[in-house]
Amino acid sequence: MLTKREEDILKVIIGEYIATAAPVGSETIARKYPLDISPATIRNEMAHLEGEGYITQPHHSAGRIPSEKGYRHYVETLMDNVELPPSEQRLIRHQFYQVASELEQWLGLAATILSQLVRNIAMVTWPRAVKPRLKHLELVSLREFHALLVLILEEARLRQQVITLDKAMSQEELSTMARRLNTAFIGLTTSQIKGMTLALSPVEEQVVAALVRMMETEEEREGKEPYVSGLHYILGQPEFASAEKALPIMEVFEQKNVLRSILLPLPVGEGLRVVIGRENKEEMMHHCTVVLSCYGLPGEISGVIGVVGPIRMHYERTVSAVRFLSTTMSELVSGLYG
Amino acid sequence: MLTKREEDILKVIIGEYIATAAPVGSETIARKYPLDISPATIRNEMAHLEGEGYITQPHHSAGRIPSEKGYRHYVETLMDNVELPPSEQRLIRHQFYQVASELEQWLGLAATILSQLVRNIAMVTWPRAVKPRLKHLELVSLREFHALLVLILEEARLRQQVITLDKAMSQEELSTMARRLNTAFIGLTTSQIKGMTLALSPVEEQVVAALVRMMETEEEREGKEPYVSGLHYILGQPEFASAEKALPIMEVFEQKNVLRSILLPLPVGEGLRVVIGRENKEEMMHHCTVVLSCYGLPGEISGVIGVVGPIRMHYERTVSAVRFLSTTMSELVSGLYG
DNA sequence: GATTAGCACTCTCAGCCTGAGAGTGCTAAC
DNA sequence: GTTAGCACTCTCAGGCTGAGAGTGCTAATC
Repeated sequence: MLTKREEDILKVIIGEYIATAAPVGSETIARKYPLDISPATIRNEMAHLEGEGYITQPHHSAGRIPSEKGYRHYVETLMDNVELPPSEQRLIRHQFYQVASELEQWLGLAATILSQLVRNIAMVTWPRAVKPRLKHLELVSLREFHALLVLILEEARLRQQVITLDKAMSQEELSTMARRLNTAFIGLTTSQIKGMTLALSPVEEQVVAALVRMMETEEEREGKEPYVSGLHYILGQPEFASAEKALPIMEVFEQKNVLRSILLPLPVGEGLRVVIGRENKEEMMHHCTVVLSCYGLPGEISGVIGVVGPIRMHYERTVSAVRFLSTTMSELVSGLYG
Repeated sequence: MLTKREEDILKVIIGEYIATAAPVGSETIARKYPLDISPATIRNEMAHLEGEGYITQPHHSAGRIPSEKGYRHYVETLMDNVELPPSEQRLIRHQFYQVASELEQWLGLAATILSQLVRNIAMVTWPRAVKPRLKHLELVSLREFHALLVLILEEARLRQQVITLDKAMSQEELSTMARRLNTAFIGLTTSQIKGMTLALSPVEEQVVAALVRMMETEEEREGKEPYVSGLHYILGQPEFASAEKALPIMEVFEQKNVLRSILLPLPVGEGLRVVIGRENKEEMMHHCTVVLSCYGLPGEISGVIGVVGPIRMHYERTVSAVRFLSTTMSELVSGLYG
């Protein structure tokens, strides 16, 4: 258990270290912050904080830096949960209203804005319905035996695939077939479509098979690749100044499956989660902190928005930025599908 | 004008420097390569090569490194224009046949394969028709006053947008409208659609306005963002080992408009172009070489595929890899739209 | 006249040393 | 419980040094 004064000192150490990236000494604390105690007393307190594991020394007789336990305590109890300044909020909202009302645009914009706000890597996944449902299908003739099968799923997701048919079909015939299938399948999930018994011609069988396959891969894969922005910020951080330190992070963001494993563990609907250093499952992220939040309509459609940065990141700002953009995205999404 | 022997020496210097990233001395050349001349003679020749500007010394009494002029001469006349080994060619073709016949998949795959082949950044743009032509449009009812307008353009490009209507429309009414507009507009370019005089209801006017706007932005912007792969390779190169050197490159690849200005200058249909160091218009790319090639169907649909790496890159391999993937992509694209 | 051995000279780089600076822990006094 | 004083520790930048690599010049050789 920490005393009030120890918590004050811990908070100062973390704030100072986040700002300067240099170990913090007792003298600095006494000089810069009005705690009205001498450096010697601070040293005694720091010795205790170190004993409890909240701070460490990079080497003997250097200043102190926060440990992961220290950051965790900071995030959970010490940190002020401020909101983004109203002026910034207005500016951001304005930017969203300036682009076309398209989910795609919003996602890209959200990633860009967030990364600029926190000067770290930002990522935004596509929002997904719990199960894809067919809203509409379309068949377009490409040439004799080839057609383009276009699926429109709930939440305005589009999928297309070129399919080869056993029989030559005119656009007229394809349109008729599409109408028939639309009537039968509209609003259904994959399993419901598979469960239906319908009298189908051989060509129709082919189309339905392709349709089911597309919807199944849609269920499997976690939608399209997430939007990532601000990769270069990682190179500006002193802890990743040498390329070999930054390389693993870059690799994570190029291997989309690894990226997914970072984003996935967040339970749908959970508000906001901060994963610090070695709390990350992915080993390559052990030198990073990830701040994640769900957005969307709970229970219906939801995606994840988040930030990746060094463990020494500006937590207050990052948390407030992620929180604000997550609620903004929720509003936008519910405006589209609510 | 260079003598045969000087060209031999230049070629050796470039080959050695590409392999080791260290200045090349006369002793090394004499020892490693069977030119049957003594280090002293090589020194004399090198003095001449330096006088002509093909090589330089990083500092007095160090070995020589190629200048940009040296690389240019190498690329144009000295380099062996080998093909990718047949075994690799087969392997690559195989990978393309394993994924779904979708342009989107191919582009991503091409970028990934190319970056792995050359261990540098690879990029692939979407292939574009000279002018977008409407192939099919579809209207899907979302709720009372909102509909999803889906455009299918030539080369199977899909565009969608949510539009707000002045009048409530059922799916039935929307489908009728879509059929009418399809008959009128099929196969037309934006300007042709705008030029048509058709008796339209106010709601139809609205839809056509949205349609024209979407097709115009399609003309303006250079399609979707290019696929980029292998960003992390830049961090592995000794010339970009410190983060500050790598940072500008990363920024280029995050500012899509800058990226476009790198890809744009390639005239449609031009085979292959190598842009070395300061030959790049973009100042941030002055420490890089860019290898670009067009792919697609000349005059109809074409995109750009290319590689970005340090000036000291393996030119033979890069050129052959870009060339091979460019022809492979051309084959795939012509299979889809030929 | 082209080529080469010999040699003095130049420059970098890793390793070592050193003193300044920052910070600590301990002790004793307040 | 708090604090001044002090000896001690560790890092870091800067300077020095010797080894190593490579050059250009000169004079001898083919």
